[in-house]
Amino acid sequence: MNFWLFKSEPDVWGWDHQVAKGDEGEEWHGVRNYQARNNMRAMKVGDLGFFYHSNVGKEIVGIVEVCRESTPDSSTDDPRWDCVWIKAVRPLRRAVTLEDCKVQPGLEKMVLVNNTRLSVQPVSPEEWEIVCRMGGVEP
DNA sequence: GCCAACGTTGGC
DNA sequence: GCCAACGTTGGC
Repeated sequence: MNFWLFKSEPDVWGWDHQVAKGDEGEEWHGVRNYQARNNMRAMKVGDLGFFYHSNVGKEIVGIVEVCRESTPDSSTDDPRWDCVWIKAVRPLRRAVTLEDCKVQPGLEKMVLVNNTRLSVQPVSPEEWEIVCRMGGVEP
């Protein structure tokens, strides 16, 4: 079981949109970055991820689960790009902001803090646990 | 709105 | 294969 973090601009696709898709989930299309794509290719069904609102909010708002492994991205004909499907699992009781993460001991190496531009990124088990506790939910 | 960081493209 | 130019992301 691995942990991840998905960034999205809430104006375009936010947590509420994701929740509305229910257990069927939604294709995480539109990623055009090799590192992010490779991270998705490494995902397995059942892996968990944080759902992060970039630009507006700049906070982790919920937990998602990978519900379909990497398949061709339907938003392009370019065969280089594929993506997973994710479904909402539960919201955090308290959103965890980027600012919170920057000052939280144990999160110094979190990709979210150090690489602002990577939209799909790995989260270590230790980081997962810390952020869950900050968010008021069980890891 | 600005700009830093980073990724990609294409000329050489 | 290097690197300058350009484009994009996303925090501020």
